[in-house]
Amino acid sequence: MDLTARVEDYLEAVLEIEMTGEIATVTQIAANLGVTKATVTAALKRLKQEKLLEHERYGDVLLTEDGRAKALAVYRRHEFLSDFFVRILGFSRERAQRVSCVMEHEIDEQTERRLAAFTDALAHAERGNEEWLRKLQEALESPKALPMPLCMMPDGSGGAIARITAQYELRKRLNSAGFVPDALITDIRKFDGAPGGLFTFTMNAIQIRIC
Amino acid sequence: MDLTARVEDYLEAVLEIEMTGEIATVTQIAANLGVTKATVTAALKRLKQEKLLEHERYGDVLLTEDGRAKALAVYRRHEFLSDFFVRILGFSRERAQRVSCVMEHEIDEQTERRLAAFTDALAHAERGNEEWLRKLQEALESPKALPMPLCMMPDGSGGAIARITAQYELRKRLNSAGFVPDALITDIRKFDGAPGGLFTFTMNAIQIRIC
DNA sequence: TCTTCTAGTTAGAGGCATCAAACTTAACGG
DNA sequence: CCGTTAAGTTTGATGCCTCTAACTAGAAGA
Repeated sequence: MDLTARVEDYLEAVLEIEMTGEIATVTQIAANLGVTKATVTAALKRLKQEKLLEHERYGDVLLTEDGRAKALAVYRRHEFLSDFFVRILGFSRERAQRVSCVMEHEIDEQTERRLAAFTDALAHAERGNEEWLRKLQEALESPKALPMPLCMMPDGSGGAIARITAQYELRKRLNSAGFVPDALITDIRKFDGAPGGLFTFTMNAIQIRIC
Repeated sequence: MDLTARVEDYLEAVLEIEMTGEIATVTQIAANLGVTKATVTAALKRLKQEKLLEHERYGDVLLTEDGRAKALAVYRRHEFLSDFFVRILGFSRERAQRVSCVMEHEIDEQTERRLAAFTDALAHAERGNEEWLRKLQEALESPKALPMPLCMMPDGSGGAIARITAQYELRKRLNSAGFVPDALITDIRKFDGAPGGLFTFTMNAIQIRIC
């Protein structure tokens, strides 16, 4: 009873065309999704079988009650995500669009609520807005190498600690051992060649061995 | 030259098994991805064709240089996203995992940098951390109805404004017209029945008509 | 009315991803 | 050395999604 992402795309496309006040046509849907008309016809047949829309040969494309509800749900998620990416994370509209197109099919209500709560908290928390924006700008303008898991670093390489993903007890232990963001590590070496497993490196001029 | 999401999944699965120090087997990969062994064999054939791994009949599964690089890229993105969702957005580990599994195939470097910058900015901005957490908690504990685009509201319905997605000039105009978060709207009605188009509603006891 | 053009449809194909069921290897224990 | 067993493979099938190429229905104009 779960729709494929593609089916949701077709539903959404029809809804979006309807929202302009017109009745959806095969050609419009095709243009909207960047596929051929033949593909749309085929898709429409599947959608009709699922009772998500009505469509007679050479006839109009009309959403059913059920189809409209599903389309609306997808559309809402899309809008929500797009807005989140633009307003909260500062994405460009195009980028937000691209990311939302994928996520709209996957995000569930729980996740959406989480995101909304985060937005709210961010909006209500009194923080120096200018300061915040300046920091964000700064962070964007100083391009760093993208972080890489320690166990994946090539032999002999090094770098600065970006983040510590461990939690609870282990996090504390690592922390008190000097594993903090920006700490420098050099001369990473694996023992057995394989990724993972035992390896050594130097931090603050101290040789460390962990597994 | 672009890999399908599924191909990336297989690559990642192999890498993850390697990271435990073992050599990947068909059975392990199958268990890892929740598919049958037959499916894995078929996938391996495709992957081999793309020169992403080596695999002889009944032989070991070994990543090529290229395959390893690709796998690593996916793995890194996965870790990054997962960490972002847990640490920044406060998701549970399972939920973060689920969301990352989807996004890891779509996110590009630009987006990743954006997210990283956001994280940095958030970490460095001096805001009352306890206050922040309290707000987040509060926002999570007061479940609201999920927001819905105004043009999609059923006839006669109403609600509070959650967000305004318009930008620039239009945003300002709406703002000065009283469209602000939490403003109450009632008696939404469309003129032509179709979604979109002209409609009316009441806000602050004033009847408004927009299109 | 007849022609022509566009929108839409079919037919036929291929690739990906998956499965169940039947089969083949390789390896291990006796 | 042989039998059993677990791991891996093949076969044959399905469904989705897509395409190109050839066809058809319907509408609009001459």
